[in-house]
This record gives sequence, structure tokens and C-alpha cells, in this order.
Amino acid sequence: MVTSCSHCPLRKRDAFMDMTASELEFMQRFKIGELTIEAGTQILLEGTTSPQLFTALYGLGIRYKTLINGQRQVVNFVFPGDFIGLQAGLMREMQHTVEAATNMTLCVFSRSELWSMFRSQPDRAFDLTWLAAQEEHFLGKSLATLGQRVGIERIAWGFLKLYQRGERLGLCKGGSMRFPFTQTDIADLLGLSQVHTNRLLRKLRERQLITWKNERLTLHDPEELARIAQTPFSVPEPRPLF
Amino acid sequence: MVTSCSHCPLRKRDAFMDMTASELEFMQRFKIGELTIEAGTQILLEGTTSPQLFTALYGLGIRYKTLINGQRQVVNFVFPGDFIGLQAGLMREMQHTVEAATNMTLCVFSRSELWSMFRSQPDRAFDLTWLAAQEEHFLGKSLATLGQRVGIERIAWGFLKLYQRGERLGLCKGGSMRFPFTQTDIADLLGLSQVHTNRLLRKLRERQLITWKNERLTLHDPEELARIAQTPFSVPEPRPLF
DNA sequence: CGTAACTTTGACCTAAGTCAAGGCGCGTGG
DNA sequence: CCACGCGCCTTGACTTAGGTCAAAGTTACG
Repeated sequence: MVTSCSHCPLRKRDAFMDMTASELEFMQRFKIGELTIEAGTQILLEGTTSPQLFTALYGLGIRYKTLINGQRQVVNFVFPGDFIGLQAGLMREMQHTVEAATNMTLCVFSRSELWSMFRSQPDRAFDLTWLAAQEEHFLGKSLATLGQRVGIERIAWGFLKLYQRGERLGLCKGGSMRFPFTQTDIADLLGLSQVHTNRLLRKLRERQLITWKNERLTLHDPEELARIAQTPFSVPEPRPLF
Repeated sequence: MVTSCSHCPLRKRDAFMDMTASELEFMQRFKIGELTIEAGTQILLEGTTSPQLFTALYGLGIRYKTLINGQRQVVNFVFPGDFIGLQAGLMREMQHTVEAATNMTLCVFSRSELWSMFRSQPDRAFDLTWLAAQEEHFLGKSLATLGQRVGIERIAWGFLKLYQRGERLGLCKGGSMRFPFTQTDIADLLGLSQVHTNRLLRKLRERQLITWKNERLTLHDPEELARIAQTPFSVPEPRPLF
């Protein structure tokens, strides 16, 4: 049973900007189905193309690139509301793999309709471009983190950003959120080894800043984490939902 | 004296995709002037907005972010044909600073016309989105470099990418290109200290892989650099010019 | 000729990587 | 119900890439 866009559970959240009736109508036509997949499954594969584009409706995922020697760089995590497949839609092929970290539900869109969207829905096209620019912005921040911050700062930064995204989406209860990732995921995100990541986590735990067990992450003192990470503490603004 | 888009010296290069007559006509209207600036000048400033957007016509520049402790992360270099100000155009403000490394000439566009472009020129809007996705792709690769590669690999990667971009634009003569950057720029690009960068450069010089003096960079063996960088050796495809 | 920006080199230090072993929790199958 | 295997986390011992500090050499330029 496919949810109609007019009943989309995401759209109502204040993390997302409102949609006009005509936008909504278009999205309804653009949407061709819903996909439910199991944790660990790959959604889109680096180097391939896909006739489908997605938006995460429910669940968490992970985006990563694989180098030719097998090393892995985690590019970002996927949260509900995130658009998946921009590159597959616009360019020849995906530049990274997207994998489900939990069971996920995805909205499915038709790639071939993307071009018609640019013709008939300039506001939606604008939003999509905005999303791409936003992602570029985030990657720039990540780049600065890997290039300029030391281990403990990176970890603090990573957890803070992750948590802020979750919070914005209303995914956090009492300072804690679902966190289905491994230490290796965090290590590959931040350019650290798994062993070193483990030791840095211990430091944060000893300083009572975080708790992480049973796939739940709790931040006890986000401001202090922000201080360590040398980053201003701020909540993301509303953004278009795609 | 402002060059008309129909005589744009960039558009003819095979690095860029062709433009239809109607696209050309639109660009002509979209373009409101030309800006010539001196080396060292800032074009757009992180955290500010601008009524103008630019395309680099001539010269080289550098994009960077500044952290609150003053450290600098170079995000990318600016080559002729690069669009400057996407974030200022779409989002509230710029997320990084753009600075001229040489004297530069820029095409100037009106920010307020950007939205009308999405309405009236879907193909141009599509191209702009493509560009944003392309930049996202590049930043992802940079992220993987900083996160997963060791110093010597990073330097080899950086030079190779830089050179390939120059070559694609026809900026290289006999294996060498203009290179108005400093060791500190390279260090800040790759997340290394200036001193260590210097030592790694010596290694590359000793192995006869590069020559760099008088603001000129020569790659003597790009394939070997690609091998060191663990990256496939490939030439970028044509892309839309904005 | 003097100053400033950039590069080179040496000496030293430390953050982070590697290797290796052990522990813990969980699911599967005998 | 136990035991084996597997994935993940933890910890110790050791090594090393790369950072920091400092000084001297170069080059460009007013």
C-alpha cells in the first residue's frame, strides 16, 4: 500500500518547508512507488546508474565511496527526507554507494520524469538545486573537519552534526537517538582508524559527554561537544523536502 | 568593453558543451557586466551574500573556508569557466571565500535573475544543477583523499587533478601549466602542514615526477602520479558552461 | 638595500596507525 | 541447550607519519 504524498508523514514536520498544492500534485505524479528494504542492503551502487530515484521515508542509511585498494570513505549518513540518487539522475552514474543501516522505506521516483520536472516545475527544480548546494556545503564542512581538526575534535564534530540532524527531524527522545552504526563507520567517516576511534570514544565517555550502547547514542552536553569541535552550536534551518 | 556571450572565448573550447541559440541569447541578457580584479583580491566572502554571481573568464582563484581558530581549509581552485556564487545565489550566504590567485576577469550575472532562469530556461537550470552535483562529486573525492590517503598519495592526487583540469581547458603547454599557488595553499588543500608538504614535494622532485618553480608546474609522469595516488588516470568529460 | 613573503632544512615530539590478542553478545545449527 | 562462529568492541605494545618549533636561505619588490 503506497502512501499518497498528501498524507506524507514527513512533510508535516517543521524541518521541511511547506509545499504548494501544485507542487504536491506534481510530486504525487512523480512518485511511482514505495520500496521497503532490509538493513544492510545496498540501495544504489557506485559506478552504476538507476532508473529510479528515492527519498528516504523511514530508517537510516550510509553513503560511502570505495577506493581501489578497498578503503572506504563514508561521505554522509542518510536520514528521513534525504534525496537519494541526484547524481544518478543528473549525471552518468552514481559516485558513491548508498546502503541501508536499518530497515528502510523509500519513496520511488522515475528518473525519466526528472527532466520534465525542470520544464514544468521550476520551483521544484529550484529546490532540487538548493539541495545539491546544501550537500556541497556540508561536504565542504566535512572536508575542513578531516583536513584541519585532530581526532577528538573530529569525533565531537561528527556526533554533534549527526545528533543535530536527528533532533531537527524529531528523532531524538530525551537527548538520545537511534544509532545503528558501528565504530568502523565512524572511523571511516572521520578518517581515523577503528582502534583510535575506540580510544577517543573512551575519552568522551570518561568525560561524561556521551553514552553509546545498544544502538542508541546520547549526548549529555552538546555545548561542550561543540566547544571541543571548535564549531558554533546551531540548529539547521528548514529545507525543502523532495 | 564587455565581451558579448556570442564571442565568449571559453564557449568554443571542447571542455564545454555546446549552447543553443536561445540559451546563448538568454545568457547575453543574464550577463550584466565584466569584472577585472587583481591577484590577492577577495571575490566573495564567507558568511556574506552578494547581488552578483560570476563565471571565471580568465585567471585562477582559490576557494577556502576559515575555521574559528583561524585555520584554513582550501576547498578547491577556481579555473576559467567555473561558476562562482552558487551558494550566494541559492542559499542565504556564501559558505566559503573565493579569492583571486592571479589577476582575473569575471563575467558578472545578476542574482535576482537566477529565479527567472528557472522559470524560463529549464535547460540552463538543469545545467546549473548538474554543476552543483558535479561539485558535490568532486568534494566527495577530496573527502576520500583527506580521509584515506597518506601524505605522498594526497600530493600526487592533488597535482594530478589540478593538472587534468588545466589540461582539459587547454591551459597546459608541453606538460606544464601556470601555477600561482604556494606550498601553504597545497598544504591547506590536502590537510598537511606546510613543512611536511615541502618535504613530500622534495620526494616527488627527487623521483623526477614534478618540477615546480617560477609559478609553473610540470608533471613529468602523470601515470606514475596516478599510480602513487591510487586513482585511475582519466580525463574529465565535457561539461556545461555557465 | 631592506623588508616581506615564501621555501628549505634540522631537531624533536606526539597523535595516530598497526598488529595482535582477548572479550562479549548473538544467532545458528547440531 | 550448548557450542561454535562471527561481528564488533576493547586494550596493550610498539611503530611511524606527520606536526611543531626554530633558524637560515631565497626571491621578489619597492
